[in-house]
Amino acid sequence: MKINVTLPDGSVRQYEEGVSAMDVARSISEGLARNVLSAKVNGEVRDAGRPLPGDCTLQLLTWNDAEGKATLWHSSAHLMAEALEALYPGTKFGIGPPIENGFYYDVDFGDRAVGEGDFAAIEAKMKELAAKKEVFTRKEVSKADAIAYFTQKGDEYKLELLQDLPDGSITFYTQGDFTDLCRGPHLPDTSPIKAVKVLSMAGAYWRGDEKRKQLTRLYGITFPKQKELDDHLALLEEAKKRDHRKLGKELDLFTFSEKVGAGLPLWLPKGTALRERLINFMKNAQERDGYQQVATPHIGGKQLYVTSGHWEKYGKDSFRPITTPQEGEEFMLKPMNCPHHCEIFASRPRSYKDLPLRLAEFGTVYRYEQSGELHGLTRVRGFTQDDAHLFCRPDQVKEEFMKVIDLVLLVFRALSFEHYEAQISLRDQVDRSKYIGSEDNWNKAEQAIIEAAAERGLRTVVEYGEAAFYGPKLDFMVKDALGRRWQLGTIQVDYNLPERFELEYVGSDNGRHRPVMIHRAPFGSLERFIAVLIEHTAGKFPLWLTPEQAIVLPISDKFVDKAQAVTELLKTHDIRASVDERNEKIGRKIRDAELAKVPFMLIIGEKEAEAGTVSVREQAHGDLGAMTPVQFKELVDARIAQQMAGI
RNA sequence: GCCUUUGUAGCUCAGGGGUAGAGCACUUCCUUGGUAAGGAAGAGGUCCCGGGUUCAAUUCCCGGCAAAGGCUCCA
Repeated sequence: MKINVTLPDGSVRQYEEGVSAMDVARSISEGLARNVLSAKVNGEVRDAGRPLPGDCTLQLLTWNDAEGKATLWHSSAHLMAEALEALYPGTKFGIGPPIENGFYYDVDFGDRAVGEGDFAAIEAKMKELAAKKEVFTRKEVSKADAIAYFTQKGDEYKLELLQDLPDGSITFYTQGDFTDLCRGPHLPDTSPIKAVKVLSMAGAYWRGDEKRKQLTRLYGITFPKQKELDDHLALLEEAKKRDHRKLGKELDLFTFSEKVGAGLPLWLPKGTALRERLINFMKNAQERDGYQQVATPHIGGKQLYVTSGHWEKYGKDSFRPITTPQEGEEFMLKPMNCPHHCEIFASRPRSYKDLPLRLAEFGTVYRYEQSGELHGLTRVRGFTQDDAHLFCRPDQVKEEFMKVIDLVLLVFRALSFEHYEAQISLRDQVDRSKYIGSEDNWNKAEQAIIEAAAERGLRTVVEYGEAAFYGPKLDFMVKDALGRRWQLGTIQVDYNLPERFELEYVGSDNGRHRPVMIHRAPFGSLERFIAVLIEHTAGKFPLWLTPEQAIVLPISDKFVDKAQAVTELLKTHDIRASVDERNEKIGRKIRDAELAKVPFMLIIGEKEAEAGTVSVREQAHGDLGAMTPVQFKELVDARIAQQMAGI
């Protein structure tokens, strides 16, 4: 019997029945065979060594495929487990999956203390075992046999996992002396695992349940080549250098105070200047798009949130209400701006001619976050959203969406986030019971989002069941300079709040209609956005945004007056500049300005004082030569225009 | 919130049962130097906070608080 195997390029090859993906690879080339880690057969990832099931489509997976990497890392998790069992007999094993960058294994060392000091030994053992070219053997076992095996081994975690598995679908994988309950797939053998690093360890609850025992989670990563491991470690090192918490301190952007409280950032003058510039940028863009700024207080009556439904849903996990001393009235710190904005909408009768009504506010909101979850500026308890609510007719949703998409893309371009994608979150395809709003409106809105995204040429993924109960949404993800993904802006349709606040407008038919509300925040929150921006740019902000564009460096005390005069001149030309008046040598001043990432250094000595020029040095680039302050201003303008080209 | 680790000068960190150190930053003086660290002197600490053990605690123990890495959660 022959079988037909269809390869990704569409070609069909014939093989004897029982042929494996690896055999197919070898028939194409030995080099390819050496690189095959696993195979996708009819869309399912399987061991490369397993016989093909018959006529099928086949994609050979290598290190260049995400699934190939996952296979290598999954097998590496088993390899680490084998090493741990060899080094620490009696260790019990939870689960050990591959993850985005590497893998982990949750283990129970019992009373044994294993720490970071033991990583080197674990790595050495893993390399030793990998070099033995141990073969991964797949075996189907009955549930009874599987239970017997782990009972004898005394591994209660695996026994618990087995309970949930139906008989007949259970497979074991064995390499060397280690056998694990596993669905697979795995590498043919351990030899592709060449470079090994155990990265970190942390506690993790068994099955993510905080009431259950905490296991030790060991994170690791492996590569087929040492060079790739070195590169990866260098990337981690670079990420550490760019950590916004570290750079925020070094660049004097923000700080935290124990007295003020955890998760409550204090913005320093330079950081505030940065914020203000982002805010103005957004305000200008929004003004062009017909938004109107509003301002609302930081607190709101508890009843407001009872009406909005947030009290019921989040009240108990939120900051407690504050009360007035005499009357005992309850107020909440506002966790969002929308209820306030709904009341502005409701403050007077609205006509369909008024719509869309776009109310924008840089509103600072307060949300209780668990103490363990706070993290720099990316997870805080008080933050400012570039919030706006668009009240519109159902037929306006699509157009409004497109305009908001344009606004988000404008932000990405202005801040050179070149890689981004969007996620469209729609209703669960089957269960529609949990959603509020009419079937008709949902269909319209979902369709509107899909079409708007398509018309703007967005790269999107559609996720069913990810919509909020009150409406579908579109979230933007950017990739930063190190390839890390961050979720930033969001656009959400909301049928719930107009309903709860009984918002209405009078239509052309003179009847009352319910508006649709769109929440949107292109930055998301300023705090989070700035954190991402810091890490993306390594603290070297675009010229239009940076707090200090130029620093004037007098060669000696004699030229301080001249330097100050130049600085004043630059300031009148809207260039943000200051003077380094310290009694230091020029080399020192340059070094400090370089480290502070000030884009331009203007050096003034005898030559320049006489010629009425400044010598311009660009950060990280070097000397640009002498020019007049006005010429420098033109240079800055040209650079900004260049950065903002096409915006 | 839970687990592990950490908390010493503005910053980065060393030290250790007898109330403390380095480098950088800061102040003053010398130096007036041309594209990535000039020299000297000085000032600066409730050793996170509160209890306990001890003749004596910054050090050991307990409890808080904060930070880091995870887990769980996120309008």
